[in-house]
Amino acid sequence: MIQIMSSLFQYFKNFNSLSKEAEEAIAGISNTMCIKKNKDLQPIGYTCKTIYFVNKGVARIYYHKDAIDITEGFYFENNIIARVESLFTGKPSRKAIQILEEAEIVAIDAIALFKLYDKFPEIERLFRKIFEAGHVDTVNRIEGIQFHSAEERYKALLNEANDVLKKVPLKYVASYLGITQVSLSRIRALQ
Amino acid sequence: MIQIMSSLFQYFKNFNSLSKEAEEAIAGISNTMCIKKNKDLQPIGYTCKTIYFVNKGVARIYYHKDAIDITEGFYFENNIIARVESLFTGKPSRKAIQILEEAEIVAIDAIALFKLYDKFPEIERLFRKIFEAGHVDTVNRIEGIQFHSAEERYKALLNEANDVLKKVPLKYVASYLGITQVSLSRIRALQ
DNA sequence: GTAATTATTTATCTTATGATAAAAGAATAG
DNA sequence: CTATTCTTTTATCATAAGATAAATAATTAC
Repeated sequence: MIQIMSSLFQYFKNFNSLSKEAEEAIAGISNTMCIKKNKDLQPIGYTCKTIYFVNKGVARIYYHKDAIDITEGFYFENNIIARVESLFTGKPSRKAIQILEEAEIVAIDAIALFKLYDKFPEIERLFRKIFEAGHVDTVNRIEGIQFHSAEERYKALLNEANDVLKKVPLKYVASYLGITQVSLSRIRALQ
Repeated sequence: MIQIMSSLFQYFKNFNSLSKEAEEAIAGISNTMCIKKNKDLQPIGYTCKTIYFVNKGVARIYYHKDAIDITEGFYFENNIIARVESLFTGKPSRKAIQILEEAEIVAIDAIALFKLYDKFPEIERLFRKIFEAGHVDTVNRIEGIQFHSAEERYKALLNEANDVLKKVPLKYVASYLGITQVSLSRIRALQ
């Protein structure tokens, strides 16, 4: 527990350093957990009220479109996961978070966190910056999806996250890339 | 000037109400301007240091990929424009902001704004919420790009922003939809 | 108002990806 | 260890969108 939390605080330092009191306040609204492979951390249909930190393991966000499973994104060690389209709007999420490889997680109560923002502007700033970085990633991803062929996207993913492709079922990678599994298999056969 | 600023403050109220002092502080770092059609408000290659509010008119963010002009997004009356991938990282932007229809704009000095965050947590909160909303839009857009056909995307755009297609050259719409202009023309011929 | 430029459509041909089915390979349960 | 289930690949055919070229239409400049 203590070790996981200190990884989280270390991660925070990349964005905004916190006072001891602020760290303690966050610790007070956080739980650590170990989750087994293939478990859903959060199911579809509920409003996102938790922000997760992946200390160890792999997770993905997915949803269903016409009964087909689609991976929105993969999340690895030392990253925050949240379904922002629900967290920031208060609307139920059509997306779920699933653990793909046994994971060590910190769950931060988002409702309690938002209350801490009033008392600790430094915490509000921290999460503003964390989500700004996520926002930038999302904007950059649009470019990738919109103007590269499936093959280019696959190669780019290989480059930036070779590990992904070793740890994660290819059917999930295919929908992440916006193609069918059959297409991905065809592309892989070319290499 | 006064009228434009009050539209801006009205827009702010959708996210977070400000004290009179906070409004005055923002007014102190803002300029209003009228920009002619086809002018670049911000050129490619410079770091984004201004946040714009479109009071009247239409703008787009665009960039070049392999010497082809690509529209990242359209921005209409009563909206904020910023190249977040530069604003939040401090890196030069590969994107430009262009006015497509004579526009009345408020330009907010972003560097000065970020300094105001220390004195006015309410301003930090306001812009956190504004950009959170932008973040949600971006996440939702990925879904649209990734899992709908060009025809579906075109129809969706017709639905949500019919005006766009009346005011904006179709070549810009095509790249926004992620297709060539010839494809867009073909799709339009089907309707 | 005419010429020049720019935007849009139409046509043809090519290609990447989808849909479907089936085979091969890997993981899991008992 | 074997049977069952799940994942990945291979094959075939259909189709949406790209590339290129040329024709038409609309804007803009003079």
